[in-house]
Amino acid sequence: MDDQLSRVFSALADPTRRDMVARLAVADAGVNELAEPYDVSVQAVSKHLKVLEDAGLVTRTREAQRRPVHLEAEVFDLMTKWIERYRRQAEERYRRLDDVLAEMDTDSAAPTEPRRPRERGAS
Amino acid sequence: MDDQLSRVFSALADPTRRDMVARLAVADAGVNELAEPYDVSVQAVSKHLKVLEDAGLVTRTREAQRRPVHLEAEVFDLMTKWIERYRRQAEERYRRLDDVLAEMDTDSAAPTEPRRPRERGAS
DNA sequence: CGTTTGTTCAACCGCAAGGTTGAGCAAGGA
DNA sequence: TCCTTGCTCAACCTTGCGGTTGAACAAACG
Repeated sequence: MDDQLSRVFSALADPTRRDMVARLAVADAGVNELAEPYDVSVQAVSKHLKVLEDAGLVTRTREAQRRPVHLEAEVFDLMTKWIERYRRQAEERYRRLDDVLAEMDTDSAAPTEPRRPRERGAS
Repeated sequence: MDDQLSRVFSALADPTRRDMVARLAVADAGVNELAEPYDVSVQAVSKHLKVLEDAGLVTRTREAQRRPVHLEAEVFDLMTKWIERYRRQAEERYRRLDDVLAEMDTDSAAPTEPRRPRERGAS
């Protein structure tokens, strides 16, 4: 497909796949086992797993005739890094805007109606 | 579409949209302005913005005839929370597995060939 | 060996995503 | 008022995704 970041985001855009990841975070599982709670065919689940695997979120090993699926947590860092980068950048802008507005406030009476309803605490 | 988490992940699965977010983290921008670096029509960019808006990643206000686009950093937290939850859970499993293996190691000679090739340092 | 169990491959279908072009609308500027 | 600028809406096309069913493969078990 595209770059890995795209593949990872795309893989997690599906609720079923996110649920699979959630369950794989608890314990490794086979395909049938994984498919059980969903109302779709085993083949569909196998496809979902392929998507997760291509994204690097999951690996499949062989153990007898089963194919246990294992979650790889490392890829998460890729996303986290991307997200944090721009979140921080955007918040930095907010902070600077605050400074500018504060300065304008001390300089003279508000010239253009500041309008900043949205608060952002480090939640 | 689906739930917000799906919309957000889906929105960021596109490289062009991620690049837009990256640029909007630096400064708000109009649609034409945003469209300039990409080799697609302005309408396509407008569509991309709609996707980002529906995901809650972006808001559009009106300022004269322009339509400045503004990045909303808050939605990032939604993703970060989801990611961190399962990443931590998976790492917790690793940690416990280490304990189990260590115990098995002290108890007696390895009974079932441990086999743990993958290292995981806090990279 | 043949059968059962677990999983994948292949072909197909319906639908949504991302792209295009052409028209329309909102707001300033001549 | 007419024109230009900035953007969105509408119709269309092509591609990819998630689902299906049917067949095939791999490994244990009788």
